[in-house]
Amino acid sequence: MAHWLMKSEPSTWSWAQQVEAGAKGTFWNGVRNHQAKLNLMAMRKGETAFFYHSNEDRAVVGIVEIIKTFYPDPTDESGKFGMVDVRAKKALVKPVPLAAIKAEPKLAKMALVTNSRLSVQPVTDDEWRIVCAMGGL
DNA sequence: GCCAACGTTGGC
DNA sequence: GCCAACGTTGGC
Repeated sequence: MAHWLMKSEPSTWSWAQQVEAGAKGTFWNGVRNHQAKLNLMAMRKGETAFFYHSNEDRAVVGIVEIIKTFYPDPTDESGKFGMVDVRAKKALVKPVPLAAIKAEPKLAKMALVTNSRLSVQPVTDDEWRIVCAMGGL
């Protein structure tokens, strides 16, 4: 199963809010980038993604599970973009800051490092394991 | 708050 | 179809 990383500004949508949304989860809307869209479309039910806080926090804080695959985003007037539904699965024991990811040579190829502006990114199995371990899981 | 990197738009 | 100008994202 593939792994992913999804970015959100805590001031817009935080991990705490995601946890509060509970088991029924929420939609992940607002993606307006084609590469991010392709990643959303490739997601399958039951796959997991890191929840990353951009800007204020700059850290991976938790893991969400995809509970509904790609469907149209009603807030997108162009009709081109879409979204998936996710629910909080597990919090990291301790958040993994961007600085720690950049300091780890094995993670030098993460999209988070090489393509920092992409808001929905694939994560390799190796990267997934390493970041989980760094987060205390 | 600044600015680099990137994506998108629009004139030609 | 190219490319300059502009807007946005996100790290610092």
